[in-house]
Amino acid sequence: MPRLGELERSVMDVLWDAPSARTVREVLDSLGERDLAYTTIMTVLDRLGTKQMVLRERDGRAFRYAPALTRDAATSELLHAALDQAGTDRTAALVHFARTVDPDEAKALRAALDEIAARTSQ
Amino acid sequence: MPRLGELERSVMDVLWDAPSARTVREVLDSLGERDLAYTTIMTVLDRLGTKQMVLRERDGRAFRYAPALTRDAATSELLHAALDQAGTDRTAALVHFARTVDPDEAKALRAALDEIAARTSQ
DNA sequence: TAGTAACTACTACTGATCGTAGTAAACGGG
DNA sequence: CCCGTTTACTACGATCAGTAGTAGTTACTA
Repeated sequence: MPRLGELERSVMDVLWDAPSARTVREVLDSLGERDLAYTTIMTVLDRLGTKQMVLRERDGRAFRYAPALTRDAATSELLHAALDQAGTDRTAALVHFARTVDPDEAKALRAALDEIAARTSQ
Repeated sequence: MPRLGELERSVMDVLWDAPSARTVREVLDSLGERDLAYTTIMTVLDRLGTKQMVLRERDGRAFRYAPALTRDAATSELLHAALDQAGTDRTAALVHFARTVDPDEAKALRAALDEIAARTSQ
């Protein structure tokens, strides 16, 4: 929901790709190419916490950080937010979107919608 | 596709709701509740021009501003941008989205996808 | 024809956000 | 008891968006 910066996004990607909660140091190591300071990652994780994008749990003397929602859920929320800017004509925007998605993705989307329709009608 | 601020969005809404290109003054008048300075709207329209969100054409001594794309197209671009942040699993994000859209919108979306499918297969 | 009103171009200030990091304090192992 | 690791707090520069002022140009009007 809140807008993420570039580094914030990279950090979220690390967390999403990790099998379990990560420490600051682990995130830092995962971003090895970008030679950043330890405290930079701390700050970013702290801000992500403020934005409710990550959860923090104590592990010994350190903290471990985990995504507050899955990547799919986060993307889905972004999609909803995008749709909310459509104003009145949400369906028109969706139709436009449907016309412009990748065919494979359109297929997946249709399958998902079919499944939902089946579930709710039954 | 660049991020718009609140006032920028309001101005785009005015342009989208207008039947034809508007002048600064007309936009200003449409935002009557917010008692803004004429030059504020000028600045905003100028920035929207830089962001390629509006086009500008001369009309006498003034300029007229028009949206560079329709509202539906803009929303659709936003949706695509949201989807691009999904990383690898775009379809998973779409599935999540499908599960969480409003039923009516899901129906509209499905209809649009059906139409596309029919068109491309034929 | 000279003043006034409208319009544009340019500049500016402020607050928020983000990238980036330093410093200080706490804590735990040798 | 000291050192390294970690956290808490603070900070600074850049960019962006909201907001607007000033100066200059142009055109109509009295």
